[in-house]
Amino acid sequence: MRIGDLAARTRVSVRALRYYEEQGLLTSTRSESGQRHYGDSAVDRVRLIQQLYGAGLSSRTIAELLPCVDAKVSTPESRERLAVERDRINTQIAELITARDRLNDIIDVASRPNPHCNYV
Amino acid sequence: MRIGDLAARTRVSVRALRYYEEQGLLTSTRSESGQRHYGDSAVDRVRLIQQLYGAGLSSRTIAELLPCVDAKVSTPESRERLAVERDRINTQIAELITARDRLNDIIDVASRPNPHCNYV
DNA sequence: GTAGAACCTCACGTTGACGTCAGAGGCAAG
DNA sequence: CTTGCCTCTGACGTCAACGTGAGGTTCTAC
Repeated sequence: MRIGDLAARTRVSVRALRYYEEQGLLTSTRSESGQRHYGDSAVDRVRLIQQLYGAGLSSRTIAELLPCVDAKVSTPESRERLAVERDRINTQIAELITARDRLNDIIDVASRPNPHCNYV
Repeated sequence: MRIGDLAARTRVSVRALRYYEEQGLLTSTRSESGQRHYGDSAVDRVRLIQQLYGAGLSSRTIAELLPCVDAKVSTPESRERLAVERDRINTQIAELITARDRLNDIIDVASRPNPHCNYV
């Protein structure tokens, strides 16, 4: 498939897909005229990239870790790196939960009729 | 206390504190000579700001919601806004969890001795 | 064979939350 | 009263993940 099709299937912009390739996250074969072509597996690859971006990984980090996914092997350094990122995500999840609870408290307090207004 | 003390107590840079004030998130009294002074409550205020930033809220959004915290009241719009942000955080937590699980899968696969290498 | 959509490569623009530097004034200690 | 650290206000720099043309080629449908 061509880049527009991949963009449509993944709901990722054409520009972003070219950017991923530029960053070494996504590869494509080129036609005689230079147009990019992708296999079906590219859809999953893009989804994975999106997930990792969503988890706060930078393209540089993703680029370093994708070989582990592709080759299904890892060096001690990359394992360390993966674990570090996982821990960072866990920390971030915990922070988000406290932030959400904090926000809920705010909602509760702000929604409750103000006690100062009672019996006035 | 002065801005340097607040920065030290909150581990937030002086520049960031001035930025928060510029964005209307943090207030200070000024000395005769123009230097900022803060009460002890500023420490908690900064922590709250940091939490909300950490949860992905923009300074504009935080600026709109802080009055609810201060006045402990809310308009229907601000309640709606708070709920929207909370839901966004919940979504983000869910995404992070799937991303973390995905990362764990990658770690598992990459850490397991490669089957292709068995008996070779 | 031609219109129009899709594609290509530069290359500059955008946004948010600060970092950083310049130049000038303020404050406590000795 | 001076030394040295703290603070002030601009104002430009940064960084990542793209957005957005410009200007030109290629593919597809009729």
